[in-house]
Amino acid sequence: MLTNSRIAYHHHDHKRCITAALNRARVLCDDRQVRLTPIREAVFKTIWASHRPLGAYDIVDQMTLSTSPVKRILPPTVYRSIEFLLEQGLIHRLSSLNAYIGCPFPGNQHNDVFLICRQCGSAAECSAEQLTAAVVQTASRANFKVESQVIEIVGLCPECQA
Amino acid sequence: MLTNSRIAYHHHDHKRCITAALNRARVLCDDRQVRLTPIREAVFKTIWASHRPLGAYDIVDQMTLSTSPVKRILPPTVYRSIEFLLEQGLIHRLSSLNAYIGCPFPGNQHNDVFLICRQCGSAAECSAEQLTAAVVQTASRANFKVESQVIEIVGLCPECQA
DNA sequence: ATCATAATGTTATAAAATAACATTTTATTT
DNA sequence: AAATAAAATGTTATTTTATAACATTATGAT
Repeated sequence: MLTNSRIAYHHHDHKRCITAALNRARVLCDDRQVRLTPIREAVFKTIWASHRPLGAYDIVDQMTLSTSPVKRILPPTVYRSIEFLLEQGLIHRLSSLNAYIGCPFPGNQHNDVFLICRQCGSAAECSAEQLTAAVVQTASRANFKVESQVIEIVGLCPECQA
Repeated sequence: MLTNSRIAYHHHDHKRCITAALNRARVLCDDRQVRLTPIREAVFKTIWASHRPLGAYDIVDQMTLSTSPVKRILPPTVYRSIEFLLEQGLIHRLSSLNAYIGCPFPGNQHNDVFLICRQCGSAAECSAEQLTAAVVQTASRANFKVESQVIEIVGLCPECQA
């Protein structure tokens, strides 16, 4: 089971998460001959600022703040970058939150399950074949052919249980 | 496994679904001493008009059309009924679609999984303990304590595969 | 250098959801 | 039954989320 849950909820050097994510993104875009432009990269870094999913307008606000002196980044710009990053599988959308989060292992097979802590707001991603198998099996009993899945679990992360 | 998938995707006498749902709702509200007012009932019936999830503004439009002669039902009214019906477990929200669907077995234990057909738009609900067990197990490997789950599967229903 | 394509800037608007307060309806108390 | 409290609905305005449409700029290919 591929997961970043050992990191996401716990104290860690988050700068390393960011640089690692950025490196993966650059390599992946290079391979695919698509352009990780400065704006797209800035949106990506903003989303990766933490392990908490961020709404589109949170991204707009953050980017406007972090841009000197005051260059307003407008919603269409952010949405376009989001669209690109989603297409490339570099980020995910959590539909139960209308929010976006960086993918810790882009390019891999994805059987996405998100574990969202209602206390601290952090979300970890798991790629659990076992769970996907259960989904497919459940669906097959209804003769339903699975194409994609949205699995978002809300509860308490290990830190917030203590 | 409790499911309405044998009905939802297939040709059937949908009037019976509606009256059955309405009867269950009345009994349930009576038991709980909460009021299924005319407006709430109208919203409920509008949602139950088919097995396709309906957006809040679709409900507004439908109700405005079906009200004679032209009595505009406004969004807050609809949202308040939706809130009530959600609280009572009479409908569910599909967050991947921003839409609402009637619950075929309210009052029961709910381990909700929705199977949404991308072709015909119909959605069936399954209450699959097996799948919930897999969710809990996956989460437990991350020491995550599950409180609620959103599982929405998109694919092709049996009818639309043919 | 020229052209086509892609990306971004900009303005406006659509779509989804809720806040705030007025009014009406229903239930409760006297 | 009248008075009161509580719940539900009506109404206006606004917030939040997302996209359409078109202008401009940057990038890559010929």
